This record gives sequence, C-alpha cells and structure tokens, in this order.
Amino acid sequence: MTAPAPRRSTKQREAVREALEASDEFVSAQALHQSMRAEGSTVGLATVYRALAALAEDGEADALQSAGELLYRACTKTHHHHLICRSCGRTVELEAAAVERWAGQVAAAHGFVEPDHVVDIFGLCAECAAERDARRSAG
Amino acid sequence: MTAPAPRRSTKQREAVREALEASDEFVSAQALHQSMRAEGSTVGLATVYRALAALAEDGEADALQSAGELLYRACTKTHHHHLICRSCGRTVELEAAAVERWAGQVAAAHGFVEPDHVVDIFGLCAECAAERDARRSAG
DNA sequence: GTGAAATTGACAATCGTTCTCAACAGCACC
DNA sequence: GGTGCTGTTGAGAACGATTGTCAATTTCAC
Ligand SMILES: [Zn+2]
Ligand SMILES: [Zn+2]
Ligand SMILES: [Zn+2]
Ligand SMILES: [Zn+2]
Repeated sequence: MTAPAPRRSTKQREAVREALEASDEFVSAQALHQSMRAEGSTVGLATVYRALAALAEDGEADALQSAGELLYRACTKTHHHHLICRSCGRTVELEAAAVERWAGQVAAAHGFVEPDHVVDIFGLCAECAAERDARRSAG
Repeated sequence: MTAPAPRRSTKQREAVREALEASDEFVSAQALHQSMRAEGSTVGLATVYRALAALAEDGEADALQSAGELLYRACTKTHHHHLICRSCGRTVELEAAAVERWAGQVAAAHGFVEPDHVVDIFGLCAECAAERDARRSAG
C-alpha cells in the first residue's frame, strides 16, 4: 500500500538523533540546530527539520505544538503523554490507560473511527514556581 | 494585577462574532475572513485576527491548533474538550470530569502548579468514513 | 459636542517551516 | 575498489500564517 519509506543512514541524521537525546526537554528544530552549531556541528537547518520529522515519523521522537511551534523530544517508544513545565520545559512522561480508554469510547460512541488524540498537561514545576514566588515577594 | 483590558464594542468585532457563531465547525482566521468577504463584509484580515484573539481571551470562543494553524469556534462557556472530524471538521463538545480530575491530580503529584491542559480527540466521523470506504471500493 | 484613547485597514515585516536544486554520499552490485 | 542509481544535503529562496506599523477613524465618558 504505502511505500516502505527507504531511509539511508547518514552522519547528519545520527548527529541530530544524538543531539536530541542529549536534551531531556522538548526543543524546537531551530533551538536544536543552534545548540548543534554551538558544539561545532555544520549540519544545515533544513536537515535538522527533515531529521526531526523522520524521527517523529519513525516513532523515535514525540512531537507537540506549543505556542505555534513544533517541539520534539526523544521519548520512550510506548504511547504516552506529557506533563510539561511552561517555564523551563522540564518534562514528565505520563501513562494514562484510563484516558486512552475514555478517548476510544467517546469516539466510538459518536461514530468516529480511527481516533487519535492530543493530551498534554502544562504547568509550572515546583522549582520554577518557587523561583517566581521569590521574585514576586522581593518585588 | 492584570490590567482590566478595556474593550470597545465595534461593528467589526460584532460582525466577526456573528460570523463565527454562524459556523459550527472550527475555522481559521483566514477562512472566516474569506467567508465574511463573500457575504459582502469589508472587515480587514488583521481585524479578524484581532477579534478572534479577543473572543478567545474573553472565553467566548475556543481555540486549538491543528496542522500548524489556529482554529476558532464559538463554544459553550463551560470548560470542555472536543471530538473533531479530521476530514469535514464536524465537532462534538465533550465534558469529562474524570479527565479534569486526572489532569489536576497528575500535575499535583509531580509538584506542578497552575496546571492547564490540552485534550482533543481527532477522528473520521461516520459520514466521512462511509464516503471514504465507498471511494475505496470503487477504486 | 469634545477629546483622549482604542480600533481599524492596508501594507510591510516577521516567524517557523518547506521547497528547490545542484553537489554529494550511501549502498547494492559487480 | 569501481559504478550507478537514488536518497540526502546545504544554502537560499519561497511560502503561509500571523503580527507589527501607522495614519485615519470611531467609540465613549465627560
Ligand atoms: Zn514523550
Ligand atoms: Zn494517549
Ligand atoms: Zn466528517
Ligand atoms: Zn479539561
């Protein structure tokens, strides 16, 4: 049906994969490109975009949209969701079987097929909250 | 704390509100602007963007990101989520107290405060699925 | 009505992302 | 170790969605 998507292994793709794995937060293509440049890599921006899209397609990275831009993160392979700090990007992976079940049931109940879902929680992590409160009371 | 956000009532904003309410699917600013133009309205595109952002901020519209663009829809005022057809945009509003509770608990358990969440289900509605299957078997 | 301040519309500018295309590199086969 | 086919790369242009700019206009409290 769908072409098996041939994929050649290259230095650049590997470099992007490593850079992504080195960060444990969600990062944008632009940010990743910059940090790679800072480490001496000469990989082009377009290649970073392409590599990240490929990783996401192959299930080696999770992607989510926040504030209008696409963010990527190297993640465990099993389906899961995220709890993300708005301020520092710190991420916790979440498993939520109950939510999966709910999503499937709700879709079926309304006659929808091939359901997919977006479930993400954003907040301020303890550290960032403490930091902000300190700044607040200081004025 | 936060400025009370003065807001003057104008023909244009009202026109955008009405156009949005006339559509029961999620629409982009561009699409709404075009359909308003088609009805003879002369409201500018930038104004449509500004009006939609204001409506969302005031809780009179829900916003979500899909395929890189912001979509808006006039919604009930109480907090809820959506089940959306990927093909025709048909939308069902969902209430899910259990999901709200889960999101709050998970955030608290990890020390996150001021939790916010994105929960949307995408799928193919019965009609669109039937249509696609018909086309498929026809070949 | 008057005037301060918000709003508008046309347009330019910006932002993230994708496209284009010639040069290059992985890989299967000899 | 070549050779050739084809996927990949990098630089820059192109793109589409959104936001900024600014003079002209409109709202609204007085
Ligand atoms: Zn993940
Ligand atoms: Zn899930
Ligand atoms: Zn549909
Ligand atoms: Zn909710």
